[in-house]
Amino acid sequence: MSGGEFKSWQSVQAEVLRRINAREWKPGDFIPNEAELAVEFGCARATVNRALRALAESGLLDRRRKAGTRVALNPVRKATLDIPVIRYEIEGKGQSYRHSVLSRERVVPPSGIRARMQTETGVKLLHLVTLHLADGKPYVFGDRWINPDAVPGIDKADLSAQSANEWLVANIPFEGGDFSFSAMTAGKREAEILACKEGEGLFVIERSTWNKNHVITSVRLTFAPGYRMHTQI
Amino acid sequence: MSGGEFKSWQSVQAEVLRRINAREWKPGDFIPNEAELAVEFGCARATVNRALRALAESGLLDRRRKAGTRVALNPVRKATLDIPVIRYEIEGKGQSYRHSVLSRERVVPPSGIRARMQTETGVKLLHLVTLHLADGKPYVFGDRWINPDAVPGIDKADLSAQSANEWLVANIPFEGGDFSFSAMTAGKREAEILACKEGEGLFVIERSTWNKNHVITSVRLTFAPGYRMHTQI
DNA sequence: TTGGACTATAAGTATATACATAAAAACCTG
DNA sequence: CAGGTTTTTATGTATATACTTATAGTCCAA
Repeated sequence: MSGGEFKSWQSVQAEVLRRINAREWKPGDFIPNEAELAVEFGCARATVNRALRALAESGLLDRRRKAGTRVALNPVRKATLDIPVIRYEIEGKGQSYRHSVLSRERVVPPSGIRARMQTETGVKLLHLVTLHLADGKPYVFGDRWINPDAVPGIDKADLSAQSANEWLVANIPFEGGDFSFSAMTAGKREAEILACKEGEGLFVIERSTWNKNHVITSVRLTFAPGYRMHTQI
Repeated sequence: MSGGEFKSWQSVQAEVLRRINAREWKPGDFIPNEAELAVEFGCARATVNRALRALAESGLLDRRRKAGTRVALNPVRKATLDIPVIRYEIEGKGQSYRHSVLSRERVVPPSGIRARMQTETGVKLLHLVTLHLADGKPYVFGDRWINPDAVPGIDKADLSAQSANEWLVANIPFEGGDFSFSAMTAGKREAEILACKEGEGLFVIERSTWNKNHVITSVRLTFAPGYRMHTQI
């Protein structure tokens, strides 16, 4: 079999992919171990490891110590999608960006938000409603809650020059976040703010970010009709 | 500065993360090069490389040859999300899965589909409409086009036992795909099929997969109200 | 002043070697 | 034969070393 010279991990990866696609290695099959492949490909085991590790990360292989490496049965493909800063997204399309703060107040949040922000009953949070415009037209509006305890300096921040998201990203480190994507039906409020018809389907992103101690912020972004998010694998 | 012993790439990564979060290295800053960090951390350059490469992949660092490594100016733009096989998604929630084929026919596609499938005018494609049910309730319906030239054996495939997606994943290798996520407003047809009200906002995933030669299939999944996709970073 | 050639540099990669670790498989023992 | 212990094995990782490649920066000439 050998003969083929595979001197880079990319070429090893390509060859492995070829064999998977050609069904030489079928879903569920164990493939030869790293040492054997290294001999066959005429390269070091580390090189094979690099190639297989990358394929495992993308979900195409399952690897377990001692057990070995097998072609994934259900290639749960992992798509990586970019979470854009809205300004860059709009400017990237060659449109002009503007945003405005519709309201900003410190209030005790409703219980749903309180649960999500993991704060005590009665604690006031900063509630911020903003609208982002592309070429002057409503693009997305954000309903955001910020935990002031986790965000020193937020009270003095000028959030009309820089959006809350940009300010937070630039000033507050965070360790993790979660995102959810869904759809909603435009009610009266959404229709007014986004200048669309009541009853239209709207794309919604909700996201929370936290650091070790606190939930920092939780935001719900409701996009004007027609928005779509895109990615490749 | 040294003293600290960082003997695994994970610990190096953690320390780098700490410095970024502590603003010792600020967004936009160049950080020391691999060789210097290796000396400081008391480990091999390869170990530092592994740690920094992982951080770069997750979007937290920008790296360029010769120029060096800098802390990303606008971090966190990449979330990886799993594209599940619908059956596993439903069964994973402990619900029962069923699906049915609403229609299956070979027809000349409308021009929008023809463009997306990159086929010639007049070529017939397989058009498949299916409904997936969770615990007997409509969960998502799929409007799928398949290029029979790219999918040998599709005509003989029994797509009532195994869904088209599962059959394709198991039988037809593919090289790439693209996805888009959006929202739509339920019309009469969607309301009927998904047993929801006309005018509700519905979550939509569109995806095409291709291999070297052909677009294999293109599908539009319209989810029942309430669906949400979730991920973490 | 521009634009092409050169050079120095930092990341990127390959390799041999060694040891660590998880877990399947084989081996006990009561 | 159940249940625990040991062995074996494939992946996972660390390291020193050496070479490759992209490219920012410099230099020089038309």
